[in-house]
Amino acid sequence: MNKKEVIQALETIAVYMEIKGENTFKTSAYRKAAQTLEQDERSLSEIQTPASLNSIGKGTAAVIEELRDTNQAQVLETLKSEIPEGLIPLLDLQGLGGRKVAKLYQELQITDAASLKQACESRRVRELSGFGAKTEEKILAALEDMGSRPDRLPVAFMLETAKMLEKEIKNLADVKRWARAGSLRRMEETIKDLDYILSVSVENTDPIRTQLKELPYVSEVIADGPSKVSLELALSYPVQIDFRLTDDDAFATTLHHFTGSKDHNVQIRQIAKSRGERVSEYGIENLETKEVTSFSSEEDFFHYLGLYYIPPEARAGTGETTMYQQPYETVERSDIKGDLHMHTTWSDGALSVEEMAEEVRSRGHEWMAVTDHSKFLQVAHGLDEERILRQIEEIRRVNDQYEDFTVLAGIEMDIRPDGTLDIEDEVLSRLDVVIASIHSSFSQSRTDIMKRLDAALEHPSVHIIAHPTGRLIGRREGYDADVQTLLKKAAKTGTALELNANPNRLDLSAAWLRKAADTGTMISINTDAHTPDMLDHMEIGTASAKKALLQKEQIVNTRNIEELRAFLQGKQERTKR
DNA sequence: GCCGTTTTCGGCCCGACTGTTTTCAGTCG
Repeated sequence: MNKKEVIQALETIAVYMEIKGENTFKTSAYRKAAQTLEQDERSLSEIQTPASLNSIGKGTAAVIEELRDTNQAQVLETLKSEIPEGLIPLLDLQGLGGRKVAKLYQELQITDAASLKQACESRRVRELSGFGAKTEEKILAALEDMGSRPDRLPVAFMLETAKMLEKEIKNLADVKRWARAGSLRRMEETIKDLDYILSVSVENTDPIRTQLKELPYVSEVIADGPSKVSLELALSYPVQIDFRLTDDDAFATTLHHFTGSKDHNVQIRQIAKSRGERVSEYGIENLETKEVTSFSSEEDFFHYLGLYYIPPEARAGTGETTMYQQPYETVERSDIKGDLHMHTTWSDGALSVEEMAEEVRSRGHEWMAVTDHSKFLQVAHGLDEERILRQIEEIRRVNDQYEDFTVLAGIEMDIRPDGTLDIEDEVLSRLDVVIASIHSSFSQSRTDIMKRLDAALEHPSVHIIAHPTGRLIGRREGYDADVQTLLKKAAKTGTALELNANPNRLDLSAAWLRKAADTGTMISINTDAHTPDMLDHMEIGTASAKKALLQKEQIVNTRNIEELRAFLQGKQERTKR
């Protein structure tokens, strides 16, 4: 078995054990082991002794080695023979966990979704102790939904939903301050539900809870208690929203708590515990004096624990609590000085060169590049050599209107399926910025794709490779690029790789960007805007770079115009040698 | 099952809400 399969098997063991009613610490030990393997960069053969890893002991190490060497593990085979496979998906049903599923199996011989449905319909489930009529109805409803609802939704969709919702939240009475929390605040690529923390200035939360339940599109109230309201919205997909109500003293710690991630919280609590303190959403309690300290901001909270402020995006539980014992500066939105990838009416954009320049400038940037599509992309009315030359003149004309702002002439040039570039060298050399992209023949072999990318990397005029994997989050995988090799070659040739800031893309992903720090590859955060509002995606791109813990120096956008020109010039000089 | 200059046994992050009970187990985040 390879590493992925071993990780999968360990997680399966944990799930089966859950139904078997094993000690929860035992099941979580298997989960932890799977996670440890996942977070280790090495392959299975490189990890010779799994037991040497943190939180993998003698027991799980033996299982891992058994899986690796024999493709199976006795403990898993035994579990499989004891527990029907059809029970596993039942754990995904809202309100059903290991214990309840076990009870259904043991007392009603339920083995899968079909037999569960039957048992509910014949009202046998409500007879079980710990179950009741309401539980039975909920199970039936959940069975109906099963399969029709994706587990997690792409961040782009959730950002839209969040924006819609926040217009309403702003108007709520008696809310002192509020914030996004959860995986959206951490800028995960896919999001399960939305979380908001509301600081309320009243004793009785009934009126505010009533307001929440009257929000648009609410189709169901999942939970409604003094400090928590959970709703389901009927949008194009059902979306769950959790509101936490808190007083202002606990706001910062509540926000931290519900921003997570879970693993991050566990690490924070362990730190506190080692100091004789306990962290909860209400503050930090001294276990001896029982005194609870509260904080006015997350910054203060982290400082109290001897840490520097960890940005939400970086709270993954993958070592940031160690890393931020020293100061560590990731890129911030305020470091970004410009945008190198956008479209105008010359190809498939919505605004003219001049209008786009005004939009970018109004966002406080110092420079930008116009990069329309090249002629291969006919559907986008891509530019041929003759139109490029005319557009350069237009761009120079607009640029001359500004003293404090620079508009560069660029192109987003296609790399054709045969590995040739779409625009003649002579014209390319007249442009300030050349971005190379793959928009066709996604199903080519890895060798062919890499040949195409190599052609761009090695060309003296190509500065950036756009959306390097071609993926669309939740919709398509992209083409088969060898990203590790791409990162190295880009670093070697002085070519930047794009972090496409469009939330549908986020390409390269934060996971790959994190590797870019090791290879020393330059990253350009580009909005690829086709409309003015898409220019605001820079915020999202920067958050993704932050998630990867990229630093200012590695990001093209943090340069002023002189430094930017030096970078662009550098590619030509380097490849000429 | 894992882990340990407070420990080789006895802990393991913490709390809200629901639905079932009649004080709490189970689920969830």
